[in-house]
Amino acid sequence: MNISGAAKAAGLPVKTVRYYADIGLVEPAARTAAGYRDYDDASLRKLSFVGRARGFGFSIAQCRELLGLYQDADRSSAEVKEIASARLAEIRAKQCELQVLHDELAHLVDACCGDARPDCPIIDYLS
Amino acid sequence: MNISGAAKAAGLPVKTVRYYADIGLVEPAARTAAGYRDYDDASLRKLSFVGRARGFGFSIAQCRELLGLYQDADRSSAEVKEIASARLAEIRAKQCELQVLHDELAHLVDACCGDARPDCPIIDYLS
DNA sequence: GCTTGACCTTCCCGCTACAGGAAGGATTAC
DNA sequence: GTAATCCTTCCTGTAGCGGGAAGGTCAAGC
Repeated sequence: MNISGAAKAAGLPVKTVRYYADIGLVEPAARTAAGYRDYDDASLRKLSFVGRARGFGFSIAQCRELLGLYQDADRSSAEVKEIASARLAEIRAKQCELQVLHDELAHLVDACCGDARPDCPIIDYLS
Repeated sequence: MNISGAAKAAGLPVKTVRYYADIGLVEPAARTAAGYRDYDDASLRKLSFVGRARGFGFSIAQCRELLGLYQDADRSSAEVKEIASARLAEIRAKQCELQVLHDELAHLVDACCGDARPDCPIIDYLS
């Protein structure tokens, strides 16, 4: 299967699939005589796997580790759980950060009457 | 005041202050004979203003607009409120996105026993 | 007056995870 | 045969800086 077929099957842009091949994350099974990337079932599964992992916000480095574990029959679920927990911690940290920003900014926006006059608590707060 | 003094006063890294000058966001009031950037009270206030706005996650472009309004005595608070509301909407969208990711991933992590065996619902879900 | 160390300057590369596009070859449909 | 649609590599750009090199400047101490 050529790159556009693989991209479609994995639900990823062609550019992304090519990028993953370039950085050695998911390489095509082979190259055709003309130099076209050729994806087989295994590489397709890896592409989809990475696509879903990226959907969770795992970094490329984390995807690389997860992919390694995915292909390792001798893996321990503890290793997987550790990576996922790390990502979960990132998400929670970001959520806390956003919550603080949200509350402060919502308060300011609420206090701003938003009319034609220049007086503005948002500007005041930033000053 | 030279760049390191200005950076310290605004609570920003020197590199950041230089970057803001380069992109014309906050330019120094003058240059010394030796070519050193020279910051006065007004430029210092702008630096601090941008620093706080960046703290809210406003993009450089949004900071540029806010800074324009900050210096515009004829501004309407409605203009400020619109930019702030846009940022608030971005924050809320990100929060929703993270909430979904959090719930799904937390569920998976919770279901993974994290022992020495290879069986793992996280890997299963990504496959 | 000279040195030393801490500034400052510009310039260029690197980061993440790709997207856009150019130039040129391959394949496919008609 | 040709036109359209693929494919390839390579280069540039994104946001917001950080790191570091090469070289000029300034203040303090001897």
